[in-house]
Amino acid sequence: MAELKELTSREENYSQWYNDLVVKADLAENSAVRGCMVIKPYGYAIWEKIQRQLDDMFKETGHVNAYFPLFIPKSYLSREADHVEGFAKECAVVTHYRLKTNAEGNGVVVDPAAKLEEELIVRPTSETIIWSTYKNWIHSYRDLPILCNQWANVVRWEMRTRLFLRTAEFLWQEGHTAHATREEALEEARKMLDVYAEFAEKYMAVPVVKGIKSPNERFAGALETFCIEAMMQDGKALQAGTSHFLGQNFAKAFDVQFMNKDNQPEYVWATSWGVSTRLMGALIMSHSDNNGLVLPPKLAPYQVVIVPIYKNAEQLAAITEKVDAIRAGLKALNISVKYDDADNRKPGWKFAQYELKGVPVRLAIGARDLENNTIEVMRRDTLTKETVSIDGIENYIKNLLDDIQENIYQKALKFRQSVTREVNSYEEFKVEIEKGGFLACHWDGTPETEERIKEETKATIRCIPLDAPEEPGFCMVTGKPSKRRVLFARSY
RNA sequence: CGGAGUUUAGCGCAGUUGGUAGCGCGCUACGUUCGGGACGUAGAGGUCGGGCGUUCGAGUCGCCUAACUCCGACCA
Repeated sequence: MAELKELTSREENYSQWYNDLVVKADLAENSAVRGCMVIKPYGYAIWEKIQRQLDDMFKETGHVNAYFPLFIPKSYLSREADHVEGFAKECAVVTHYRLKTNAEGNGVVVDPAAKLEEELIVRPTSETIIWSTYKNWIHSYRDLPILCNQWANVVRWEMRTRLFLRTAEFLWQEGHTAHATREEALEEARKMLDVYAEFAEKYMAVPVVKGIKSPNERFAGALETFCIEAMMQDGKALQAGTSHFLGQNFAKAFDVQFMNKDNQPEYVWATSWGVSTRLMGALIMSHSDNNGLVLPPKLAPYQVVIVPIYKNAEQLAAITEKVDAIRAGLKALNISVKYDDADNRKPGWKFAQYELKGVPVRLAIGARDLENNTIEVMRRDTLTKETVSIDGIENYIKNLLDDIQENIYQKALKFRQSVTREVNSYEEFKVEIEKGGFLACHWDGTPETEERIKEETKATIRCIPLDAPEEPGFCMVTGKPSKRRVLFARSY
């Protein structure tokens, strides 16, 4: 593990840092399948925490879960012109449904006789299959709204993959809603953006900027894409979630109409919104340090780990008795605890291991503590230790967990603020973009200018912040008038 | 898909002019240890990514192929 520290303290290659860290932190590894990942149990436990919390928030906002097919007939995908153009280049295609024994030797080959008449696409997203289904569900304004979410996996055959941030297969949730009016759909898209932002900030402790995507960055088939953008420790931005106002594009493509109160047919208004296992990448890259992960207490698979320090079985028994009482007390306060009394590892090894895993609070208790009725408490975010009395330890830890949650959020927020600045000339922009972070600049609103900036600097408009104040100015590239600043950054 | 690199034990790696396959960590057993990644002794573990070739002989040389990593291109 010394090599990990050496590795992670190198700053010249953050991607390498990141990949090695997550692998060694036992969260995920690359699988033998191109661009896919194996999420190990500890990593999956974090994902389950994310899922559970988001699912609760979806339910609170009136949504229900459903499930739609993995395979999409090729013809469905091509019904909406922009949509197919956006995804066609990254689809996995199923062409056959059977293998047979290789007549010329060992192994199996694709059976040419089993060729599908129409190829099936492994879903890159489910708008098309869902809207072809909604057509049958929607006839009247009384059938609306439909507020469905599905937890699923999707496949996007990216040319270049990056663990957690852009894997060929990833887990996500996708909400697909149908509404009677434009206003209601727009409100839904905005509402879900707020849900995502609240989740990111309150649970992941990752501050995000809520905004609107420029036309260049808009979802294929959407009229408006809302997003939350996070800032990673290496100065690159990460799109952490999106919520799309789809207008009537999919309703028209799949001919989904309803009879309104006046008995007139109308096309349905739609939204879709999603977050993925990329959130785990955001979590890791926002908070981790050279000792490994730092997890926010609200998403840690276990919030507290207790390590006993003992010389023999009698000592362990005495410690365990004391620990059992503490565990019961913590459990009563809904705090999850792991007691690691494994005999085959030394305390020092365990300390290092749980730091790597990002467990928010570590308690160590030994013979010395039994005598003094104390316990050693270490918080992962600051790596500071103190010895406190066992009396009232439960409430002490409850408060400490809240403090850690708040502290890592504030730390991430301060970092983001420190790398966010206003830039007024394109010359200055070219210099500043090399340093990373968000640059708030004036832009003339044209795709051409954005494209030019991207080509010359690799920076894109991350979003037009929703709370950006009106501030008349002039585009830093063309000098044309601009109403407000937009956020530029290099991104993952 | 272009450029570069990698592929040898569970993990990380070495392997020189082609000549019996190595190191560290981990693993197993025993003992001593245990408050920040312990130590000793003895062990187990490999058709060197795959294929074809050159050669008396290939981890090493040649060709082909696959996968992975990084940089591009691409990308909600």
